[in-house]
Amino acid sequence: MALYKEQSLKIYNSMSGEKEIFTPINEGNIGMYVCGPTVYSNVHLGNCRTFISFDLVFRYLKHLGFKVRYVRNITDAGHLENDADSGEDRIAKKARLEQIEPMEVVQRYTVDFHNTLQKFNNLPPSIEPTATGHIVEQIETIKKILEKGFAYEVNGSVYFDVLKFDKDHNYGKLSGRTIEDMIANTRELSGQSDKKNPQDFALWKKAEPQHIMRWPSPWSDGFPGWHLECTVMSTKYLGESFDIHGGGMDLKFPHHECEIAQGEAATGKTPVNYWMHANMLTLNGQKMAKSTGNNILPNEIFTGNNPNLSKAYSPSVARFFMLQAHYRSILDFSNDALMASEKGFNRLMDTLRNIDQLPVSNTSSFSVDEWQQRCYNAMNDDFNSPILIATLFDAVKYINAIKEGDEKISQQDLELLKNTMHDFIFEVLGLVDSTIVNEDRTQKLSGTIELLIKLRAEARNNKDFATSDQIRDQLLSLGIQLKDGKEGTTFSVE
RNA sequence: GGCAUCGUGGCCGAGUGGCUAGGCAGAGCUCUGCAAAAGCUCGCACAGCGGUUCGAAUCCGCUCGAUGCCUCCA
Repeated sequence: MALYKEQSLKIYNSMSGEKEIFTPINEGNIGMYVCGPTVYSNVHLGNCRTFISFDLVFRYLKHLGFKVRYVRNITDAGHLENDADSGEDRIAKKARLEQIEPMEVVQRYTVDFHNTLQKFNNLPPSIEPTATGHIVEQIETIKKILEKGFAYEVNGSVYFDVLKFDKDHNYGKLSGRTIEDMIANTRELSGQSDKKNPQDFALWKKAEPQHIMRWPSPWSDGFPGWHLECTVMSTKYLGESFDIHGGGMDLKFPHHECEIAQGEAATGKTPVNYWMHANMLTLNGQKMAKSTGNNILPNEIFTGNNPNLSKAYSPSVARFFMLQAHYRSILDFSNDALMASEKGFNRLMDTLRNIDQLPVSNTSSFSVDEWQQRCYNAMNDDFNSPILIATLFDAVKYINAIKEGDEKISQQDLELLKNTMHDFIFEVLGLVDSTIVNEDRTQKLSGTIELLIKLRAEARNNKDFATSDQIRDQLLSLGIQLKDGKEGTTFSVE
């Protein structure tokens, strides 16, 4: 029997503002769409947090036995830097600055994006469609929206008629805004716009002569509006109504609001059942953003080459740090916090490595079943990874107590404990034990250190503490720590 | 200015109307040749002011503060 039949998953739906029991449209199958990056520069860490959050969701849904189709787009069509009718698109601008083709920009940063997410051990999505690969579909959707009367053409551009849509569809329901508020708060853009109302947004833009990324359409040579690709590609691969749509908080308005409008206008159906929004990662208390320069590149964490960091941290430590906060909370990035996470992470991994050496008893002195269910309860409660991690640390306590002889565990429960730990740490949280990444070298290293441990033990037996301490201290300065326990000495590599 | 979220012990971060979050750091103890590691014990936190309640850090109101969105951004 599939796990999802035994576990009741709740998801916080941004649309209702409440945790709701999750029920997919088709039992056992889930369609999930997440807004991907615009590939005009290196992904920064804030981007990564969002994708790690949804990787956690993807992994847990799969763990529960659902068949998940996870679609995440690549925005590679040039969109304007601002919403006025003039301005350069960001990909073209980068291309001009670096003197390369726009598609070279796209390729370069798509590769960077994939490499980086792979280091964080994110699973690739099931489908990763590009905006430029779906120009035809986007044009077809614009036609549909025009036919339904929710869009109008002006000077070769097509705009979505927000006021008309709002009359019986309630534009703003996701972000809690009303048209009246928006009108009252509109900043006049000196009136050179073709739009009927400032709230309207572009479905198709006529390209200026110097605009490089352009495609023919019934209205003009131009390019699609930014919000359109997500509507079109989610519909194409997941259907007119699908289960989960995710993205960063900053996309809630206007991007997701526009997606809802486009979808409802084109099909008359509600496109998404559960909206999920991942919160921001801040640095020095401010949002990380490419545009303000307040950001850290993932690679700078791995190398330690950033003024905010005192040392390098592995991708798994950074991932663990992020998973120690709930995805809907703002998380502030700092060197101190990362350092604390690293120590906790190492302790967790050390314990996991000791699990095979535990003494087995006839009975268990605590309930492994109950503990396992607490792990599921944490994740069932809107993917609460911090609670899950706290529960895993409870297991660390159990394991150490068993080692000390203060608790007992049966063979059967030990298997359960071990498997559950492995499932949650590696499969669900997606963490990687860095010391077992390169098995061959690790084995050679282990053999070498075991030899030194043996020599040190002999020296200690002979009361030759000068030699034994030299071995211990010099290994430590190399980042290898010896740990004397009741059943001999073990070691850990920094 | 409008909309929204948040304000928890030294730091990071969960959470529930009354019952222990967890991690890191710190103190003491056990273990150790000395350490480290590991284990055990400890700090009674919840922005401020009112209100609801038998009882609120958890619900409501106000004040202060922070952040996000309102223009491209995960």
